[in-house]
Amino acid sequence: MSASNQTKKTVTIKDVAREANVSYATVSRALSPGSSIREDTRQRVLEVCDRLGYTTNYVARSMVMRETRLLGLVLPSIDNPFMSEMAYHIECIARSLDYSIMLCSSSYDLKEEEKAINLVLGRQVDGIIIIPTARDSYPNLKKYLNKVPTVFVNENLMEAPESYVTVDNYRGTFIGAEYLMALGHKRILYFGRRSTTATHTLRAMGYQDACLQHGVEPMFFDSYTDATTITNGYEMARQLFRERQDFTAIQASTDTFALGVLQAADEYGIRIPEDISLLGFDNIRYAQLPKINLTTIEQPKAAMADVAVNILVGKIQNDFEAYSHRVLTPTLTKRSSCMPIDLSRPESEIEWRLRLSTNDVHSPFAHELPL
Amino acid sequence: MSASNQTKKTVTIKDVAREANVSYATVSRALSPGSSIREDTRQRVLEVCDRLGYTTNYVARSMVMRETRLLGLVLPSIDNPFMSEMAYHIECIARSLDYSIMLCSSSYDLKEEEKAINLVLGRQVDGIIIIPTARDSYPNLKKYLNKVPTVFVNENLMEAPESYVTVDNYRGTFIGAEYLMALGHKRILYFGRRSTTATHTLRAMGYQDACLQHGVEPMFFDSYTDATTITNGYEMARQLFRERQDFTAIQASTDTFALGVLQAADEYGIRIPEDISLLGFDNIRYAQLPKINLTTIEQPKAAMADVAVNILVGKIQNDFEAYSHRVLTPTLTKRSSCMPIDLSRPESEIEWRLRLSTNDVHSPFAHELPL
DNA sequence: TTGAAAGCGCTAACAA
DNA sequence: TTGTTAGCGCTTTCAA
Repeated sequence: MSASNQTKKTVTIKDVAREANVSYATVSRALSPGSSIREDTRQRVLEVCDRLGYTTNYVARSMVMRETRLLGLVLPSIDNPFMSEMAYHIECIARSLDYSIMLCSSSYDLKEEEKAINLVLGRQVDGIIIIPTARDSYPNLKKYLNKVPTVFVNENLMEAPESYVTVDNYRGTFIGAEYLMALGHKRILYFGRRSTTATHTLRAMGYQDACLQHGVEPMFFDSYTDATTITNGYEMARQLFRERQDFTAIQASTDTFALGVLQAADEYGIRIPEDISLLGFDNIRYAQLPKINLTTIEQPKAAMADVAVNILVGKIQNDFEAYSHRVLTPTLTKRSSCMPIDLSRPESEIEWRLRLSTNDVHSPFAHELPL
Repeated sequence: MSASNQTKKTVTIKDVAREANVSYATVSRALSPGSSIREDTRQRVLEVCDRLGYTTNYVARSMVMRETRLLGLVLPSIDNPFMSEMAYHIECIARSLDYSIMLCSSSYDLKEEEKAINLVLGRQVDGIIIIPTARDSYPNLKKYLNKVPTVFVNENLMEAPESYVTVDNYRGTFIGAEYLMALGHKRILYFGRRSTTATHTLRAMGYQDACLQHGVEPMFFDSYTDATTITNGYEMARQLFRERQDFTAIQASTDTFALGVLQAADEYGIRIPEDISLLGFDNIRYAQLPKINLTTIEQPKAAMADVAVNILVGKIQNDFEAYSHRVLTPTLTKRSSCMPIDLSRPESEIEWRLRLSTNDVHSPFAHELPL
């Protein structure tokens, strides 16, 4: 067992106390900043700590303090560029606030997700940040949410009394579709629609409303999976290209799906953007690679991480009765995977049409304050 | 404080005991599989647990069991495709073994890395998996390594009495360089050499020895940073292209650097592979993207993760006196970023030359057993 | 099979 | 300013 070797080596507060000839409460005091203790005893104790190589046992401390300063991070898969980027920012900010991260994958599965929540709960995390795997995550997890402060990332819980931070997905696809239309596209296919998350429902809606508002008929190619991986996008796109070609632009529901489209298009000899324009969503790091150069909708990931951690820590410190809904604004990142359908049209006209339409998106969240 | 709300809601083993009219030791027995308890009392207790919504407090259990079933994962940045992929596999395997992961970034910095180790140590993790930031990580961290089982990933500690798993980096660049030479290249630039890790030293050596062995003069472009990000690769490549063009192929020390080269090349109107062949290392997920299609050296990431976790768990369960060095075999993944310098040469000749040379790489690890 | 009690390493209330 | 002591929630002897 690991027990034996730890025991023989571990030096506790008592060892220090004995060595320094003080009670072990005094050692504890010497170690905690604002406590009343004579400066020379503190120094002496600290010196002994150092000499003996004492380090605080945080699990023992957690026990009595009733806080672990541990945050559970539950997400479908860290091996997803959007999520690993989010995780990166979340960990940084958490660390700056003296919280550590327990990482748990839900593998795009509701049951696994519930297990993950139970796990972090059992480990007494002070709070949970979850990137949910589906819309059903909320009802499914509801019963645990009163146990510990939680914030949902990237899933719009609408009027649910639970904190979340998300980008305005509706607005994102709305401005995306308008951009495509401003480029002259009238046959725009929305690729990878799925109804299992609010995020994706809103994205599909934003696209659809933009089309309708401009007299363009919406077209959909639905996703058969919740795992938004490049591979799945690729498989779906192959099927798409086999079945139909009645569009001049593809608006993908995520960048990973867009990359899958790119891969399949390559295979089918379809040039992007010459034959088909392609628009993504997320602006993952790889969207900006040369040759890829994916035009996409940017999610402000660092800002979202910042808001998420701060909401959470706020709830932890204030008994978490309140909840906040934060909807951040997405922006269009123009690169080169989209091109005008009619090259003879002057650039200025595109800009003009774009400006005209985008300034009042009738988002379901028009009332919310952006960051 | 979070204390108040937790207290009022948390249901402990005592509550269950009271409700079930047993001592709380009995509740503990009911909950642990192999203990002697009458089946009907067990059922009764379990029923009460369920009714009251009791869940084990793992921090309390950790205290007495002296094991947390927590593994510290310390790495430079989760926002790095190689590392997030490794993290993904590590978390999966750990979870299947009932271990959870504490994630800590070292931000490519020795001081931060030491802090991270101290942090997870303080939190009493049962073991640590570290992807070190530099060769100095080992001497720097040495003093902590007797506290808890540790395994190093992807840094060859040579004869150091500490466990590690790595790919045979020397062999990797060796076969890579030979491949390039088999394609007819004689002016191959090794891009991103750095001497701060054994990994990168060995990669540079493998390349160099392959060159020397075939009468080709090695050429280097050194990295000025330890952070192997695409951006840094891009900056370095811009400088490279500004200064010199005396090569027909670039062998990059990592895929991320290769992607940076790709980006800079694009900017400079240099076509890959028509003007310059490009070879990477790692085979990150994005290397296989269409248009990117990077020929590279594959690291068997899933296998490495598996070995790392299993070595670690083995050490945890066996008092960790022993250590193991595991060096896995890299393989060449041919895609389309490299092409023959002389297109008129028959494919068969290339294959022949390749087969001829690669079969006895004089790796410093020839004596090690691969997985 | 069950209960009583000790104790894991620490903090905090209370006394001195 | 310092020491004594209780107790966080749990597991595990030792008795009964």
